[in-house]
Amino acid sequence: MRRGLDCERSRMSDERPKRGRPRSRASRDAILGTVRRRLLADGYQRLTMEAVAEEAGVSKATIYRWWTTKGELVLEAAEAEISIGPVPETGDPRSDVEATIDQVIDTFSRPLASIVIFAAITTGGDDPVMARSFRDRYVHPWRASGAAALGRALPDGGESGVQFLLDVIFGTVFQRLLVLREPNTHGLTERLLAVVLPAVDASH
Amino acid sequence: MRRGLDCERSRMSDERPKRGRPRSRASRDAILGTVRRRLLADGYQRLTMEAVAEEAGVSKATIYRWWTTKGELVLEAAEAEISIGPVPETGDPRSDVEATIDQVIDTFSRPLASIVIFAAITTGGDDPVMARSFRDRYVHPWRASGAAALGRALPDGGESGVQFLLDVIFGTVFQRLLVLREPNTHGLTERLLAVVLPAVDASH
DNA sequence: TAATATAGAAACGATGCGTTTCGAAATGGT
DNA sequence: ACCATTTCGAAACGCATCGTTTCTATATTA
Repeated sequence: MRRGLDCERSRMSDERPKRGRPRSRASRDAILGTVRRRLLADGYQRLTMEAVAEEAGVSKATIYRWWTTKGELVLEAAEAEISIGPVPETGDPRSDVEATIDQVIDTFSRPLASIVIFAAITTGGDDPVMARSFRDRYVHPWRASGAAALGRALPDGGESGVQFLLDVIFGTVFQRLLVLREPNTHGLTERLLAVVLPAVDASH
Repeated sequence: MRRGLDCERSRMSDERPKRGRPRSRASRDAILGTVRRRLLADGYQRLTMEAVAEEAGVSKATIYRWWTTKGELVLEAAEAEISIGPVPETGDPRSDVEATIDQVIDTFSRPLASIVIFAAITTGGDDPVMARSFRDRYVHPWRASGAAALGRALPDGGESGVQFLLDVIFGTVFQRLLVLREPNTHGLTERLLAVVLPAVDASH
């Protein structure tokens, strides 16, 4: 039976309650550190809450006290490694598009981030909260910023054309780095730039 | 303990043993039909062997007798809906590239095929046999054929450039139809053609 | 008829889930 | 100092599913 009017706030950054035993930062760090280790060693699917609790020297109840699902837990564990989001406007539209592409390539090249993002994208139906959280925090801001950059680089691209090009960028990088697990060689950025901005770069 | 020198062949198309009770086609059809129904209703992850056995009126032992993993089972259940593979050479390179693209779009637009393919691609580390089987049966022939078509359409494309363009096609369609689950609108084929064959179509 | 192979029923131990209960520890308010 | 509050760790719960095993019955061919 649910407690209902228990304390509902749970994120670390929230305000602390005025009284009572404070949250153990040692336990939190042990949990997130264990999650990172196990993710890198075994991957997302083989990560179990039981194993995290045991290796971190913590009880399962403590984990579920602060993270209600495995998805929340791993998203927070990888937070610092995910650098997908808005890109600044520099004045050079081509550079902005390049930065948009490089954000995805850089993040997808980090082992921990790639494991977590792959899980967030591919467990869509099974953990909708994780998928939505990932989209809202990272993908949507990236798309908005990238759409603006592409709009500046391709003034007559059209809105649906810009959305399509964002799918080309994200889908191609996802395919090469996360599905095929190919290293980032052969100038992926340059090739993608040439594909999405065909006529802009006539400098060679 | 494993039996070892038991009969190892298991696919329906293999030769039947000379003596003994023949395999029940009714059970096979009931199993595969149930798998298709449950996949469409609940998805791949929520499909359990126990539920299939119960709904098909069959014992679990019978299922595991013929399919050793869930991946094998669903790949066979969706076999008829997956039409990714070689495309014929028509003499018009642009048409061949278009056919290469349309194969992926058509297959990914079918509900059952899209569920199974999404599972095969995204459970890579957890069911390596399923992933490898899908790649060997469908993806590799498609890539070989598509690379040839792209090579004819882009004589100076270069091998790595052709592989990159195959990743653009597959990754973009995967992103739009399987990850974002957007319907196939806005002329996906035409847009992809324009992106991978920029200068060929100067007919407008 | 004998040998062979499949089918179904039922149970096994193992694993992980999410939850609950309990007692101990650590803080702030009074 | 004492109490209310909150977290922590340990342990156990019922549940689901896994892959396997055992047993008996059935179907087919040599």
